[in-house]
Amino acid sequence: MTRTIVCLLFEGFQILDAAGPLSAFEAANTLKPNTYKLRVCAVQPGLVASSSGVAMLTEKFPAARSIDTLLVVGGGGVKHAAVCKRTRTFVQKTYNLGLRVASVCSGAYVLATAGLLDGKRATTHWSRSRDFAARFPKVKLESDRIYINDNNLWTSAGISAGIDLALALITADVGEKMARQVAQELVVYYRRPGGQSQFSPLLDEAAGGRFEGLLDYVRSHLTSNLSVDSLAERVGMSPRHFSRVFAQESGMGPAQAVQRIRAETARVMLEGRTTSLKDTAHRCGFGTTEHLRRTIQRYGSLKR
DNA sequence: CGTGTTTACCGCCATG
DNA sequence: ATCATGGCGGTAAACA
Repeated sequence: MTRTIVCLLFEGFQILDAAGPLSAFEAANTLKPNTYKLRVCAVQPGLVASSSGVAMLTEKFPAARSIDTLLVVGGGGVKHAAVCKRTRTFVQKTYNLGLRVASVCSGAYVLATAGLLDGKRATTHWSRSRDFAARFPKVKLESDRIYINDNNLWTSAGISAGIDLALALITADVGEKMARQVAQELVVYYRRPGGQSQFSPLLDEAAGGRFEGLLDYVRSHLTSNLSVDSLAERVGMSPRHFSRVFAQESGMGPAQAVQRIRAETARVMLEGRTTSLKDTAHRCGFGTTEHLRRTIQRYGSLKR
């Protein structure tokens, strides 16, 4: 199933807001062809100049039904774009069809002006947060986040955070494994949901440690048998010794680390609302939805 | 939601 | 002696 990502531009947009996510989706296509179809559009089709002066070739607004995700970029020109009536109705129409609407950086102004973010959690570029909060008091602004997902609305912080947003969408659509591969391809760090470390800090410190390769294996084989015994065999240690050394390095037992990774991945997939509970449970290695529910309650919802 | 079964974890000790 | 390793058994927790 191919998902159509439509990127909405305007005069004076920030080029990296568009280019970053587009490149991420492109990388996903390289790894798995036809995952995404990419389009860029603007109120006035044709060449649209970014704030850098470099232009992108855009088409007119496509039929809302043909869209899977609408991505509104940011940039200095957002002031005009936000008050553009055609842009506003287009964004509203897309959202009202139940489609995903996302923004990068100050693109959140367009969504907020259209009223999409009222009562929703959202984020934007840090330098705009004071102004944004004053203008849109109904929006639950969380300015310290890299990106936020609230139902079908995804907002992200400044500029390069658009790439993190794209990685989150890819995680929701395809899975964490793909997102990691894309991040590797783009040579960017794969920052985890919400921008903050949702894993234990101790587990992050294990990055680069002797179990990093093992954790990579775990992250990409969530449905495999990841018991302590089998992991110990994988790294060529006795279960006892493996468990001891792992706990020493990461501050938690191996089984607990595995469960955290499973819970975190499942949470992101569920936030994307693109997979059923049952499907998510299966793909993340939980036997039952009940097990998934309990595990997320225990680890997955730990915020900062 | 209770309940039986499995699994993880950890202290202790043996080995080399 | 010190350190890395691993086996055993009990308890507590997780799982079905």
